[in-house]
Amino acid sequence: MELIGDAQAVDSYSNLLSGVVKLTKSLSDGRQQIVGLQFAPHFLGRPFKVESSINAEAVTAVTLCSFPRAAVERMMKGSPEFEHRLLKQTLNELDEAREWLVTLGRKTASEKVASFLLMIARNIDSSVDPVARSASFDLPLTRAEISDFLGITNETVSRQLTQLRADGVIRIENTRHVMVDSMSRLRSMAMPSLSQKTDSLDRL
Amino acid sequence: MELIGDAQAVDSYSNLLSGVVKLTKSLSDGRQQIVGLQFAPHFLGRPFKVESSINAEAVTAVTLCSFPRAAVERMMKGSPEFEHRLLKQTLNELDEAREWLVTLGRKTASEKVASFLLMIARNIDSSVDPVARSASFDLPLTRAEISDFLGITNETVSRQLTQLRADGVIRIENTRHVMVDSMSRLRSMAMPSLSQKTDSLDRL
DNA sequence: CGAACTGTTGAGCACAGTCAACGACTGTGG
DNA sequence: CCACAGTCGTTGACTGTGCTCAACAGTTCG
Repeated sequence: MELIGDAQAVDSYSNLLSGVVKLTKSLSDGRQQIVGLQFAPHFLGRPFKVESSINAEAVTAVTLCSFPRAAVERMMKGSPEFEHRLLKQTLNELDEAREWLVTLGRKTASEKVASFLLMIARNIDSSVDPVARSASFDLPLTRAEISDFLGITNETVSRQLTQLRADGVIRIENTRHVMVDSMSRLRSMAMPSLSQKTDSLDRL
Repeated sequence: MELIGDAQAVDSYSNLLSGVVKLTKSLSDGRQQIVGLQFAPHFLGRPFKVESSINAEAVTAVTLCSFPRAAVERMMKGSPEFEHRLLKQTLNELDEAREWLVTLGRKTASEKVASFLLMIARNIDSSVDPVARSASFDLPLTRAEISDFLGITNETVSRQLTQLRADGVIRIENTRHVMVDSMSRLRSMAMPSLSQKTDSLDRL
């Protein structure tokens, strides 16, 4: 929650060394949507564009390593290797964004919350990446932030978490620490198993 | 609607020379979400990844210029210029995806439909890019596809279009051709004016 | 202590989903 | 040629998920 770095962070570029940053967009009437969550280590900044209309905000304690905009853009011109890595990261972010488009557009509230917990577990507790049976982690976001991430209200988030607790899928301590007792159940709740059609591209 | 190219289009890379392609993701129970619409000219293909779990499908007549995967990846290694342009395109796609995250997560059905019409007008009728008073174009998508794009049902899409017609904002001919009589009204319906907070990054 | 913030829970309602019927059009085969 | 099935779009009636409004408990901080 504490602030590190300064406001020039937008105009410059930074490496996120530790902590979690949220990217948000807002409508004028106050409705807000989190459009990206970045976990360390991650590169922050949007090359080739002045006006992004995206707000970046730290959600946990954060350490940054910032560079002036000009320096980074010079570096990008000189080093194809740097641009290559930036491209890879951007492609990954695009994949993640598209995954969330499915979640926001087509999943129910309980599926959204389950998907969110899985995503957090994957990124925070990096040890249990594979097909673990259980997991344990601290939520980096408040209920209100989770609701802005999932496109629902904080009341609905709270109710769905209560439901997961009642079903014995998770336990919660201090409203922030989550213990997943049954990852498999959580997974089956999150995704009615994403599938790709086999007959894709018939028309291409 | 007709099919051009073939199934190897996924494994290879292509330039989309004309027409419109949709990128979709599906859940196993049939729910589907369009995660991207690409208008010509556009580069198709996902470098550095085997498994994308995204389906690409033509929604109009399409002409492609395809290259074998290996050739393009060799080219990318050799030419920083090529990779540079690919990075720019990817960043733009990421911006669009994030814009749609707000639409899917936080807008009402009527706002979604209005936003969709504006987006199509911007991409199809490329002449009236700026602040035009009216516009006219053919929808590249069916009602069902629009609903998969907006994360709502086709019935709701149909009702919202009827409503826009009743309000005198648009006229429709043959279910496909849309004439926007009042772009300003359409704009005000689409976005309770996107705004960025001024105090962003206080915590960064 | 009171104020502010976060999280939980309840009661009622509304927006969008579901289910169903129908018209217009298209292509198919008897 | 026409009957038929299939797709697409529209509209109506009803329902349910998730939103709104509200009260309340637990913490933190001045």
